[in-house]
Amino acid sequence: MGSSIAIINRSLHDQVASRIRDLIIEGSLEPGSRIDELQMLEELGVSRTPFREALRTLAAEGLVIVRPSKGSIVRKLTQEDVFSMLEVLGSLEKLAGELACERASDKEVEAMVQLHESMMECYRTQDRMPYYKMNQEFHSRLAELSKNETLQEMQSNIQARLKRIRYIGSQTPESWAGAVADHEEMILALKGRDATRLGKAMVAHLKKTWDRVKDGI
Amino acid sequence: MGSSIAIINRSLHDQVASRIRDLIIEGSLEPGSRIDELQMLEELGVSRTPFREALRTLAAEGLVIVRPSKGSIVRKLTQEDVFSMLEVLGSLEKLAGELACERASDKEVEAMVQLHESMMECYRTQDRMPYYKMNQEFHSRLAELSKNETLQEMQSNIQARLKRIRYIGSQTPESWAGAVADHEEMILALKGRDATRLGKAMVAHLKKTWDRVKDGI
DNA sequence: ATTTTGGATATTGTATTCAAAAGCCAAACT
DNA sequence: AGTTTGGCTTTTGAATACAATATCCAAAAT
Repeated sequence: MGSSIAIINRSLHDQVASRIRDLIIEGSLEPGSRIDELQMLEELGVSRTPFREALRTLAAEGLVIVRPSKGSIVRKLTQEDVFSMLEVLGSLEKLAGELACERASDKEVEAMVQLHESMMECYRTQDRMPYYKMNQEFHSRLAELSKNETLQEMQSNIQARLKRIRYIGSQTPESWAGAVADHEEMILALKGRDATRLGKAMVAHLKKTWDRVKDGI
Repeated sequence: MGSSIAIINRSLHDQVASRIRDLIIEGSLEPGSRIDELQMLEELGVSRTPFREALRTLAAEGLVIVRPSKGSIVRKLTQEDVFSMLEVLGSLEKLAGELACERASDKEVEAMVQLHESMMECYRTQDRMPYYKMNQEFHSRLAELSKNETLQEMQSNIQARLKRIRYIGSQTPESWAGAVADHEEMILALKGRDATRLGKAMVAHLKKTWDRVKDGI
């Protein structure tokens, strides 16, 4: 109900922005490559006005770079970029974890535990895609439990920029096992409302993410 | 030289965005009030295309809210908004401080000390405006010393959203004195390369900022 | 008197047009 | 041969024109 109306009501600009975001994340639009307006417009079936507005918001989100008079390109992340993002994300999720321990309701904590169980099930059956999706959900939800909107916004922004890389990242069986162990620790800390412990777990988790990812950039 | 060319080369869209940003910060555009396109276009002397693009980037930056088919408004910050921003800013500047202690060169630290001295001079002569400007500079520079671009970006984004409020904030003589004492502590920690101490100083400083500001929102 | 409805007006959203800048290639020159 | 110049083509930037939506007010109905 509400949601479908909301989708219909969204301005063309927003729809276009989402479409391009998806194309970037799934890799159809290669990092560093120029975005051909003409071709894009054809595919999306819109005119230049909403399209260019969409590019502006994507630029502000850090996914795209518009070079005046020279066309837009998909932002290509260097190793330094990714490192700096993970460093900040670590700090943000640390805060998220600490605040969640203080501010989340028992019900909310229980829901996190549930989600974790589902992830474990996927791990057992080696179901990559649903695990990946739930993992995103897990981190977003933790940010929500901080009850800090700015934190959520910043986290999801960095999350979006890293999405492609993260997916590539958690590939090897060992690294997956490591990630699972990290999540186990997080859940224990959250259940015990141990802010310090959860904070540390988040930082450690993101440090490992860097180790997994750094050679693939 | 380079800078002036860069300014000339900036697209109209960017110039318009900056102009509006300034209007918001200096308070000519009241939070919560509708932005009248027609009137705005007249004042700025541009057409709707670059203007609306500018609105999109400002929206992505969180300064403006565009309500589909109902016009844009200057984002109005609630107490919760400001609290959440300062909470995140605290975490970011804590990280910035810690990293700065590790990564800044002696020369850069020396430059910070210089800046601090200038601020002290302004405090002695009770020169509000230059102190305010240098204070912004101080915090931005600390973020730079972290050598983390994402951190700088996020910090400056929150900084921009809070600018108006912060200015209102540091008004009373006592609060100013308190802020000055905080900065004294920061400089000592930085000179001593004491990451933990500087981190704590940053968090404490932003907690106090909240106390100063909260009743004025 | 209050609510509802119809339509005129104002405002916003999108497409199209026009202008300017960058890219490209071939011819002329060193 | 390699480099520079001039103009043609493509692409981008900005303004205008057109369409859709919301807002407002008055008249009619309950």
